[in-house]
Amino acid sequence: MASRASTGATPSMSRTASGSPRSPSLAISVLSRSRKTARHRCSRPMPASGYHPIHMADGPKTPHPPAAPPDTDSLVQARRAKLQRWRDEYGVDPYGCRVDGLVPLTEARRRFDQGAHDEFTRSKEAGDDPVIDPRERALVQGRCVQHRDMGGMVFAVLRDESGDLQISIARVALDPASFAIAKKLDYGDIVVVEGPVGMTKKQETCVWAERFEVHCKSLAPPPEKYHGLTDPELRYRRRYVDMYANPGTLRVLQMRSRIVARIRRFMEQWGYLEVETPMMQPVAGGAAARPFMTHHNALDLDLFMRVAPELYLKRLLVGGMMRVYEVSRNFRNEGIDRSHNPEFTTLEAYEAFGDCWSMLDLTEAMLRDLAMFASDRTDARLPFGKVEIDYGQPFQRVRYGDLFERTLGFAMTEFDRVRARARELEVRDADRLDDWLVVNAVYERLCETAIDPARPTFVTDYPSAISPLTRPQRDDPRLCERWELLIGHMEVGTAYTELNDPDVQRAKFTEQLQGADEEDRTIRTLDEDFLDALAVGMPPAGGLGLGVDRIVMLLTNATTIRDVILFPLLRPETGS
RNA sequence: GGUCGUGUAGCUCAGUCGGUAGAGCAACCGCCUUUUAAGCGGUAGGUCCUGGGUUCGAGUCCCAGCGCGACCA
Repeated sequence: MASRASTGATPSMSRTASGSPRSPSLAISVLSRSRKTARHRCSRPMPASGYHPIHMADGPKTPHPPAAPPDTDSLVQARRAKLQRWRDEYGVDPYGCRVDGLVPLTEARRRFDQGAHDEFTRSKEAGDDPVIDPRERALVQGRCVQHRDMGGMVFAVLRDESGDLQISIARVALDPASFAIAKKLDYGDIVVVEGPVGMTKKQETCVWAERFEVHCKSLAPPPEKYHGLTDPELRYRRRYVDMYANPGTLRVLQMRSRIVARIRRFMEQWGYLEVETPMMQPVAGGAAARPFMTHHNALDLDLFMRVAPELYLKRLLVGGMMRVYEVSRNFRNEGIDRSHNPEFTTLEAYEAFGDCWSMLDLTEAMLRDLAMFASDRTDARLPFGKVEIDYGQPFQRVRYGDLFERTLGFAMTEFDRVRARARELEVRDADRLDDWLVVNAVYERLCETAIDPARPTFVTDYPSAISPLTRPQRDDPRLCERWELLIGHMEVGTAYTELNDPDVQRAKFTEQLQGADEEDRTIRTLDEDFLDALAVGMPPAGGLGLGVDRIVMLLTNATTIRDVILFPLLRPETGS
């Protein structure tokens, strides 16, 4: 194994990262380099083992990485051959290292100055010696997404998190090795470039490369240069490729992160405390959904992945917290479609001494804030599919019963007519279901789609019979204090005035369990600890649940939930 | 769960009536100092999703299955 001293003594130490012995500023011993030099050179302090990744051309051989399995794919073989050639002929390490002082490509583009460019051009054409170059410089990195070799000049487009920028590489501006590598650059390679920010004769802003280094050789065959990936399955399966090949993908995923950060800021401003409650629960509660099961070996204990954080958040109200929220990853062992992924994110919030109406105000204010944030404009109008949704106007409110009557033409309490309509709609078990369940089956089939997708709408005053965990209204116990928010034909959120009478809660839980079928009974048990907590005493409260993924869909105009989840669940690939 | 569509080179896609497997991009070799999905010349690249069937002959027609998508439930 090469020691630090012996490595440092080899002649190759004066080579640069790009393998050039001609660049004078690089003839600096690794052992004596200054901080300032280190910033721009591939010369990170060596680990004690003395392995230095750059100097591989001659001298004691540093260990090569273990041989990769043989490739059957000629495209990969071609890239591997190129990689080997760069190592052997130019002595470069195409897997780079730390680089300080990088600026985003958009920042480099911003540094272009027409006056400086003109002055430089004049000076050059006048043959000044030395040529006056007042242009600003930039040190950038990016993945190569276009590459045009014109012979003595190479143009490439780099892409980073911020955007795209062309780099222009002239033979005369670089050492021969770096230029040779630049000519052979592949789509997908990651490079570092430094030089003045200028413009080409074709009026394209660019960095004129005076330093050019490959910091990561991409071995994988790239997607089609112009179309990128289009097969939906491939786009999700190879998300990291789609992210650079289709800029819109990265933009949406960045936006998701910013939206969640904005939600946290908003909640904090409204006086809410963020908490983290168990994701693995002995009893799966808080929602009627099939949970995933897992097992703790040391305790020999079956556990459920949470379907909702509700029962833990309420315990915190019992304990004395007044306003809590959680950005909660939930897991439901159910189907997958355009708006359902097995794991998904909700915002759940509980406010002591609030009710569903205080949560309504919070929700409307939050969505308006998020829409303003997500929109470049100031009017909080955002496109979603075929419609444009205006979050700036007061959200529509409609009572469940009114919406039913308006859509069906008769009152939901005319149960015989409702049941007849259910039969026409071929609702399963239409003859055996409880009156209110039939009402809700018809409601879900016809009423939700009747709501204008372009107008955010709160549906309020749900029937108590289909809302077992919600406080009934005092003047009409058949209805309860609950709403659902629908936007773009999606259920975005729901809120309740929570039950806090422990005896009523126990009765409702028990009733719910009795209604459960065989399979449900094996996963659901009474959460005695939660009922104990209610017996200690929970203040009256409003509770809220919002679908974060769906909100991100709305704000980024994404048509499927998979577009806003970084790594949506996919069936593992079969075969080889 | 149902209906319809779809699956061909690494990627994006053609493939007629059932008769030798095609193009562009990417790759490899060559040329080019101002390109914008660069261009030009040459080379190479295939389990036509899988399995059965019909046929002298199947990418193509039939059946079943799998994946993906859209609509419906």
